[in-house]
Amino acid sequence: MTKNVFDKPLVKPTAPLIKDAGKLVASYPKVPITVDCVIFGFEENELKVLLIRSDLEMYKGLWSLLGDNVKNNEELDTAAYRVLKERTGMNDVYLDQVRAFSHPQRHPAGRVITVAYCSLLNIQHHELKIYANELHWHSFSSIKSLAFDHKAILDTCYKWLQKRIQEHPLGFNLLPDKFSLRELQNLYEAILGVSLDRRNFRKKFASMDLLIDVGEMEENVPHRPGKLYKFNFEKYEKNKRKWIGIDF
Amino acid sequence: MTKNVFDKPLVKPTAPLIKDAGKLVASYPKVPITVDCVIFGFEENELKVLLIRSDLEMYKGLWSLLGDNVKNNEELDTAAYRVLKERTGMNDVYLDQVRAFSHPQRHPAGRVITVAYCSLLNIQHHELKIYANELHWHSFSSIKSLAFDHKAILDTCYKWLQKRIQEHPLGFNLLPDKFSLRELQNLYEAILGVSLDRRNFRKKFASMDLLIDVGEMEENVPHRPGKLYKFNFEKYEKNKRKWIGIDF
DNA sequence: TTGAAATGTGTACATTTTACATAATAAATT
DNA sequence: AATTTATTATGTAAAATGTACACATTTCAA
Repeated sequence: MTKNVFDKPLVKPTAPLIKDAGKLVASYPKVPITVDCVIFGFEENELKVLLIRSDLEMYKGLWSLLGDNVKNNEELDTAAYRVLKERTGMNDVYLDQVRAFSHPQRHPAGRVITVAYCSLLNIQHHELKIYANELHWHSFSSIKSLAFDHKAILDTCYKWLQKRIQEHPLGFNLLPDKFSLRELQNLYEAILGVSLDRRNFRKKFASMDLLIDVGEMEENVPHRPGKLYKFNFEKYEKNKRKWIGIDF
Repeated sequence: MTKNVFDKPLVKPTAPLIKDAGKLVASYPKVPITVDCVIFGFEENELKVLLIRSDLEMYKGLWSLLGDNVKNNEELDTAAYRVLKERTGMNDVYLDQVRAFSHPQRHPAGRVITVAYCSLLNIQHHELKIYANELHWHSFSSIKSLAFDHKAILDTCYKWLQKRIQEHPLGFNLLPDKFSLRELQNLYEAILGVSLDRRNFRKKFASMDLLIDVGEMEENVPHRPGKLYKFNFEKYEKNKRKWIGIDF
């Protein structure tokens, strides 16, 4: 048996119950919390990320993710949503928590813990408003460095998206309401970084039976227009099946 | 076009750069942060969870997850690992961050944000030490309520585990170093809540070619003993392939 | 010695994935 | 008006994978 360094329990079995939880919590170190949103878009067959010029002197010239501190009694989700609304003007945007980043030196001003969110939206959506000229859509692949640890956060969210898009129907949030199968395939190819067989891709989605033919065609394409589809979220939600399949 | 409530950018395009980031961060609300570990074990063909009796008067009689506040300049991962070591005496335990929970009323003493971790360990491991009699392994399915929002955290981690175990080789952390195929199958059946075909299950793992026959047999089983295997983590890490497969 | 309980293995069938080619359509060009 | 270009739309055969299912073997316990 290996020698064990913890020879005593740290919590005494008979410790008295704590009556004043407030006092206990007051003794905890307190940390400024932020949320950072990785806002993805899709345009010209490229995955894009919405970035803002850093407003910190020391990061002059660098871009950073859109974030803000979390207010008193504000949920993390709410904070992330608030950032999104403030920056894009959009409601009903896809948003999901990815993970917390806590390296003690991740913020130059001292300890700040941030929770990363991934957001997907349609760049062409008519409600999208990028007011400030400090905001800009960058092609994901061109982003080499960012302020703070935002490059690491971005990469984590990208991998998260790559995985997630294969198992959940969130890619549609990057497309217009009505889209062609080619647009959908371009999206998957761009995010996964592979090229897919067109016929098999179509067959796959046809077999899922989750696309609604809206009876319209593409317009203003310099070739034969394709049919337009909507994703049937309702049907998807109703039939969501639990996957069993061991594979690694 | 819908009327938009945000008529002005919140960041002025020409806002001067911030020189004193420290001052800025000092203005952020600060929040006590904790980590909570969902520590899973597997015994008698049941998924177990290590819980501690709540030390809060108001939660008297209720159990809670193992957690602690995050120290100054301590990484979240480090804090979670510290909790694990303190409670179990074990090193090299599987641990992964799941997500942050931030409901303003989740802690009775006021706002505390917690980051949930999922940990998997072998209950029979000889270094495992459950000293305090306030600590106890509970069968997952018997847990109906917990202190704080820990039931919700537990359920989130359970779903996370169900999904994760199908795509990554982490289940082995719940078993002894050497295990039989039956033990492995029991583990999957217990966690996924399904029953699997024994022959197909074996064939599946045989085709992965990631189990090493250690040339030993089970002992002290009241029937024909099965072969013992180890998981070939090395080979797995080397051959980790990127999965492409759209399915939802 | 026998019975109980579980191990270990193989095959046929169904389903899914993959690779691949041709005809039709619309727009742009001549 | 005819031709070229780009892309849509579709089907089939082969391979791989998943599923359902049965029997002989081994060890322990009685």
